[in-house]
Amino acid sequence: MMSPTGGTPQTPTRVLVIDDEPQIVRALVINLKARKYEVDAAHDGATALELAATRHPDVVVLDLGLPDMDGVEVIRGLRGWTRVPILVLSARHSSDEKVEALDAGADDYVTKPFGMDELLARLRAAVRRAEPTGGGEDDVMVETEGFTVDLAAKKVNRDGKDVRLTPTEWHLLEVLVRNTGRLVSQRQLLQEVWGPSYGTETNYLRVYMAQLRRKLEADPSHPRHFVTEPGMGYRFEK
Amino acid sequence: MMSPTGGTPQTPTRVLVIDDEPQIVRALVINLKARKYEVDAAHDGATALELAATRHPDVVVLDLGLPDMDGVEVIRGLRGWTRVPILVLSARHSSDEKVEALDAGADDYVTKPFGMDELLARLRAAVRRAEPTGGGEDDVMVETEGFTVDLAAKKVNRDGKDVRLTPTEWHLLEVLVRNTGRLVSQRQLLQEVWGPSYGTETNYLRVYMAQLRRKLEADPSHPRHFVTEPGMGYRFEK
DNA sequence: AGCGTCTTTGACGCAACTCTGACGCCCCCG
DNA sequence: CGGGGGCGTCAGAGTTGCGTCAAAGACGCT
Repeated sequence: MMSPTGGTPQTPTRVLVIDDEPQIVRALVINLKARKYEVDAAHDGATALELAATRHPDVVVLDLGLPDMDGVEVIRGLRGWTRVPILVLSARHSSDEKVEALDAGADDYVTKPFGMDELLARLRAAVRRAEPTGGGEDDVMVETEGFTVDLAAKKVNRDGKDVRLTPTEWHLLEVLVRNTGRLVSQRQLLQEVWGPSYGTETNYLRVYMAQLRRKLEADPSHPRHFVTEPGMGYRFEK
Repeated sequence: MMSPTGGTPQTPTRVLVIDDEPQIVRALVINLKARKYEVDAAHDGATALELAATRHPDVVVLDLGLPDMDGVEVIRGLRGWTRVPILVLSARHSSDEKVEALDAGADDYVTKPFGMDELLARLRAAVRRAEPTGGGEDDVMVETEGFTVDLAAKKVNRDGKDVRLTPTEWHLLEVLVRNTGRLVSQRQLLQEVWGPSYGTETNYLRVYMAQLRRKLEADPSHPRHFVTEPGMGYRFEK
C-alpha cells in the first residue's frame, strides 16, 4: 500500500526491534524486511542502547519485558539524546504501565497479542510524523562566504570543489549546521554524534572540530564559522 | 504530574474534541479543562473541520462514528492542510479500521471503552512530539533597551555585537532572566549555579554580578537591570 | 593478506576561566 | 558620630579546558 518511507524513494527506513522473545523478533523481522525496512534486533536493553547509538534507527519497537533492565529505563536512555519514535510492545494491559511508558517518552503503546497489520500501521504513522517537515521545502542548503553545505545531498562545496568529509566529520557538521547560530553543548554534540555514553569525551570534539576547521575555514586557527564557547560548547555561524 | 505544555508555562494547549456522544464529550471536556487545556468541541465532521480551521488546535481527538461523514474523511480533510496530531477514538476493534485511519494520517488509535488516564497520556505524547518542530521555533528572547538575551541560542547581543560570557556568567544570567522581575535569593542563585553545597559563598555572587554588569550595563556602577536587594538577593529587570 | 582510510588515544603548550584575598565604600544601626 | 556588615572592585594564583600534532589501533576494501 505504501512504501516505508512514505513514497519518496530515499534511503530505507531503519527499524530497531528490541524483544527477548525469539519468535516475536522473528515474526517482526520477517514482516519488516518483506516491506523493505532495514532491521536491527536486540534481545536486551544494553545491546539495544548500544545499537541505537551506532545504527541511528528511524524508529524503535521496544518490548517492555526485558531480561536485563526495565523497559522504561530503556526509553529514558534513548530520550536522553534522541527523539527517535519509540513504539512500545507489552503484555501488560494495565493503564498505569501505559501512562508511565508514554510519559517517559514513548510514542505509542501496543498490547500483546497484537495484529501485525495494526502494528505496521502504527509504525508507519510514527515514522511519517517524524519525517523532516510536512508543509514546505525546508532550506537544506546553508551558505557562507567561504563554503556551502547541502544537507540533503550530504555535500560540502568550497571554491567550486567538493570537500571530502569522513562520516564523523559530516555528522558533527550536520548537527552544528542544523543549529545554526545556536550554541550546541559539548554533551549534546558528543551524544548525537558518538552516542549516549560518550557525553564526556571532549577530546573527540577537539580533534574533529580541528579537522572541520582545517577543511572549511579560511584561517583554521582563527575560525569565523565554527566558534568555540569555552566550557560550554560550539556554535556554527554563517 | 505534568503540565500540558510540558513544564514551560506558555499559552495553553488547545484541544479539539470531535464526538457525537454527549456523555463522552462531557467527560473529555471536564477532564481536559481540569488539566488546564483549552477545549473546543464539535459533534459532527463539518463543524469539526470548520473549528479546526478557525481555532488552530494543538491536538485533535476524533471519534470515528460521526453522523454526517466518515471519520476517515475528517482525517483526510485535516491532513490536507495541517499536521496537527490526530488521536482517533473508536468503538470498532477491527484491525482494518485502525490501519485505514492510521494510514489516512491519524497519529494514534484508541478503542472504546478507554481509560481516561491512558487517553490523557497518549494525548500528552502526541502533543509533546509535535511541539518543538510543529508550531515553529519560538526562541525565548528577552530584550532590554541596552541588550538582548536569547536563551535558546545562549547568545547575548549588545549594540549589534555578540557579548562573550563565560559558563558561570551565563548560568547566573540565565537564572536571573528566567525570573525576570522577581527577587532571587542569594542562596538560590548560589545553589543553582554553583551547586547545593554553595549556599553561603556570597562573594562569588559579588564577583560574577560585577562581571555581568560590566559586560551588559551601560553604567556598571549604577546598574539598571541587575538590581541588588541588600541582604536578600538580586533581581533582573527589563 | 595487505593497504588505505578513518577513528581513537596520548602528550604538550597555551589560553581562558574560576577562585581567592585585599581594599574601600556606603548604608544601616548602635 | 563612630562602628560594622554587606557590597563592589581589582588583580594575582591556580586550575581547567582548548588546540595541535603524531602515532597507534580498528575497520573495510581489493
